[in-house]
Amino acid sequence: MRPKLTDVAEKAGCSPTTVSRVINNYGYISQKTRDRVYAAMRELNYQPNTLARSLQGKQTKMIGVIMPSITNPFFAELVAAIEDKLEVDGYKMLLCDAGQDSEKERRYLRMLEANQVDGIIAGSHNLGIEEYQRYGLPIVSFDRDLSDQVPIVTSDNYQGGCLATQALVDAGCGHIYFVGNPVKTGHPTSRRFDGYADTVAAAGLTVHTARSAFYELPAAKGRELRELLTSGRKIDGVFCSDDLTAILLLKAAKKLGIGVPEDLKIVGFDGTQLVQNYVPELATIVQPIPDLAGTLVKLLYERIADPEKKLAQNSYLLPVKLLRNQTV
Amino acid sequence: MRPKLTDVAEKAGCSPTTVSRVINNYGYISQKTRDRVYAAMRELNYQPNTLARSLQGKQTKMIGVIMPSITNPFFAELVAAIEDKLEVDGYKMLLCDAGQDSEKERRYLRMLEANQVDGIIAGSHNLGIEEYQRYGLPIVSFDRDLSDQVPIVTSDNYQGGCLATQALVDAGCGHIYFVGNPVKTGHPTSRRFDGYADTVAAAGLTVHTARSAFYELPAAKGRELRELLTSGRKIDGVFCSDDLTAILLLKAAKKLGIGVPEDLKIVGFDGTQLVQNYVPELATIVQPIPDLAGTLVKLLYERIADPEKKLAQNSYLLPVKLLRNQTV
DNA sequence: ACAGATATGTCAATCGTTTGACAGAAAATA
DNA sequence: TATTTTCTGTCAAACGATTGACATATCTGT
Repeated sequence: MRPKLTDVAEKAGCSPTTVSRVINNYGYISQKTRDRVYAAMRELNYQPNTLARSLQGKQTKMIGVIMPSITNPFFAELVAAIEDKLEVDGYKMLLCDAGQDSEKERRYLRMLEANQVDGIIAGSHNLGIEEYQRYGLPIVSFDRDLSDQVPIVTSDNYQGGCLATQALVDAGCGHIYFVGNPVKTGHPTSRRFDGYADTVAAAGLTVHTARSAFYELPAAKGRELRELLTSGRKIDGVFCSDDLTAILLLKAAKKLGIGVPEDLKIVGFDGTQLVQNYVPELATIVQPIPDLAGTLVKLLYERIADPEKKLAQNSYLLPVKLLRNQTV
Repeated sequence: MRPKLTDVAEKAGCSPTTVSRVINNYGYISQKTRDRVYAAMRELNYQPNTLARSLQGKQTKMIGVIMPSITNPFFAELVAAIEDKLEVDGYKMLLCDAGQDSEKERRYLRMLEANQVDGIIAGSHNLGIEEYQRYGLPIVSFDRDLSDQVPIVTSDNYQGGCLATQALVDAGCGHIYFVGNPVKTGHPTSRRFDGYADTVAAAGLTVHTARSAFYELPAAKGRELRELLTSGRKIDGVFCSDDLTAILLLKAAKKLGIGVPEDLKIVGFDGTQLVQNYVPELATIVQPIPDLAGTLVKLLYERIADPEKKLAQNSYLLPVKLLRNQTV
């Protein structure tokens, strides 16, 4: 049997109330009693039952983190960074991989509510705004506008699009393509395209896009990219909306004997440690993953501390960096 | 205010007991009442408070998953697979990234106990066996012997080592190196080396190793590998104990103008989807991630259902597959 | 010696649910 | 009609903690 508070009290020779007071630092407690109680706790290897504490009104110290697929290195690193911050503050992470499945996301949302989590970090977006508003929980969102009441944290995708494209322009490209996810307008990541489009226009060049589905199989995507390169169109620069696509493009070019960067320059987006370490030649836009995680967590804490408090800002745009490498 | 059981009772015009009976399918309930209760629940958007239920004696339906760094694609895919299985059965996953930090792992272990998780899947191993035994929780282990009482699930690392090395031998290599983690004997992954060593010996060749730390920085590791290749030693085949190392080696060889597979053949280990998709030329040993996850989860369920039951097997060794590609 | 601060204890309510004991009513069966 | 079986309700105790009210005892310092 797991020891309980009364067992500790008995062992320490005091009342349950006193033990609770020690644990919660409440009321007057002499150092001597405090020591005796701690000794008893250690001896019995006592852990307060968090269920009981939370039921009584305390926080659960649990945060629900809803993300699409952590098998994507970017989300894996983001989740790892979030976990790291939360753990330091004694929070636990219920990880919810919602994938592309809105039913699953809905189930998870209900589940998180039933489990009385203190807050939610939402990075997966298969559901409408209303669904998120229904639950009166502190929420912060990554990469998506949910509502005025929900702060949103994103990288400065527009800036990233500009930086990437400008790098291609500066490198002398005259036929710059945008290759990436077919994003709905309004979605923050579509700002990458906007940055691209504006920069291309400012340079007096034309917009060319070859959009491919984010969740498409990589093999099919690779084939598509090879077709693009062999289509006879003039292409000397490509801004890919994510690094994984950029890697596929790089491979396609190599296979076709197209020199990178001589004949074709490439810039990706995301800049995970994984890609930086294992595809170090790829020029890319680096999202500030630790800062993103830090901001998400910090804002969530604020919401938890005071859910009613009006937000100073609704939107937090974090600067990105161009990592100039051999592919540009 | 969140609705509670009594609110549902009131709305449905029946007693709390009846509502509870409906929820728990307990005792006699007419279909009519059942329908009325469900209607009331839906109308109020009622979710039973899992804290209260669990406190009362029900399971928490929470599983602690302790892993080292999910930024490693292998663990990311393993965790994703585990999460997927658990969610189907209504379990939630508390993800604990213990990294290389034994203090953190200890904190997590205590925390999981305090949170009354139903069981633990342990894949991170910074702590001694005793620490795991102290907590009377159902545990299954990935890739490590904890004790007779804890079932262990692993890929057949020995078989993998053999397959990989044999592939190199068959391809005509005469100077085959083992490059990888400096693993302590006894650890399941050291069986990869054993398989390598036995196969090399059987072919009448000599064992050569160049071990490098798993958690070493990739840049340093890459440098080491380049040194290895330029050291003047005769090397025509390398079995890397993980794919990431294999990728670094591949890059080192390319940079040095060493032809792969003409001059140097390489086989890796892990075979994640990510690597298969984005480094498709790499020959590797594929760990059966979905099966590993399935087995871990299934065994954990059995332990939860009956913690006392003697284990049919203590160790589950899952077969691996050689993925023959251009690097061999 | 006495006020006030400090320390500890007892008791009971509370959090939201489950579940057993028991009673009584309605419905089904004999 | 009598007897089961089925349905629903009331009541209360539990789960393991927190916390407020209140009483009492032991220290301070003056």
